Amino acid sequence: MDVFAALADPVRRQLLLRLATGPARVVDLAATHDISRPGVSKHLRLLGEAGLVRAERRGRERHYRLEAAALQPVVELVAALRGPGQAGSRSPRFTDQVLAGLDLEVRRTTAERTTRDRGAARPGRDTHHRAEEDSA
Amino acid sequence: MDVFAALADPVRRQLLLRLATGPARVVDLAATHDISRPGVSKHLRLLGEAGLVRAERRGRERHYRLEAAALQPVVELVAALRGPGQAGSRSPRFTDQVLAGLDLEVRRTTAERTTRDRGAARPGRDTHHRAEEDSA
DNA sequence: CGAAATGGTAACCTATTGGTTACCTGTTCG
DNA sequence: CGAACAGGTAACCAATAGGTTACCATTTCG
Repeated sequence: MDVFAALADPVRRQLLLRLATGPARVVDLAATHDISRPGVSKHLRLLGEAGLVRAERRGRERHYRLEAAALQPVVELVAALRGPGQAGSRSPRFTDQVLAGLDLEVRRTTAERTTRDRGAARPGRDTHHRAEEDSA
Repeated sequence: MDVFAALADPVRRQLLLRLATGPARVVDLAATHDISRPGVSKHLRLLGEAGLVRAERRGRERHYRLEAAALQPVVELVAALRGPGQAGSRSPRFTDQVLAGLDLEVRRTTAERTTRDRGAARPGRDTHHRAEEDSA
């Protein structure tokens, strides 16, 4: 099962969100998600096939943990659909950390230049993200 | 049908990628995607339910166009799973246009600062933005 | 007008999903 | 040891998805 199909089920999305807060066992997941234990087991198997989850054996228990790197195809698709004309749509894309870094960097440096140039450096339009109503 | 389920089908993803290059009619989509016309119609109806697509009547034709804004829940989920501790998952998110702008902006202004601080570095015309091989 | 083109819907069929219960294996520990 | 716990798998079942063909409505245009 590919990552898109894996994300299509609401129960699996809930499981992933739960795992985003830290590893968990099957019984824990079953207890908090109103589904039988074999049901959870099956979902975890599918998530494992999609690479979204990894199991770590510890004694008789099995600790499942999230593998966020497997979300890459989703990020790429979204990028391709959101910005068809310009930037990339191919290859890795930016992570949120990088985004935050860019944002900070731009705000700081544009502020510097604005102060230095006294208004000559196109002030306001910087990080105000919108662009959905593009070309038309 | 929610947006996640809508993206689960490979044919629908192909249709969306096609629509990302511009509006298209049902017959056009059917011609290039090895599926019957009613099949395309059904997929488009589901995509419409998910808000990912909008139809515009023009005579007896119907032009379907992509609605990228409907991808928001996907972006939010990915953000929540990727960076539970750090960045966002809140608010609109960045578009590729903005990303390209940020990239350019940072490179230019950091080059300026470097030039200003250290003396002789590369001149500011580095507009060759790339950022593909980072993050992992 | 009437034929052709666009495209939506209905009816139908098969494969897949998502859930269950029942059962089995392996591990811990009183 | 043996009971209890963790968890995977098999068998089964109802519902849904995705595809098709057939049919219908609307619009264009010779």
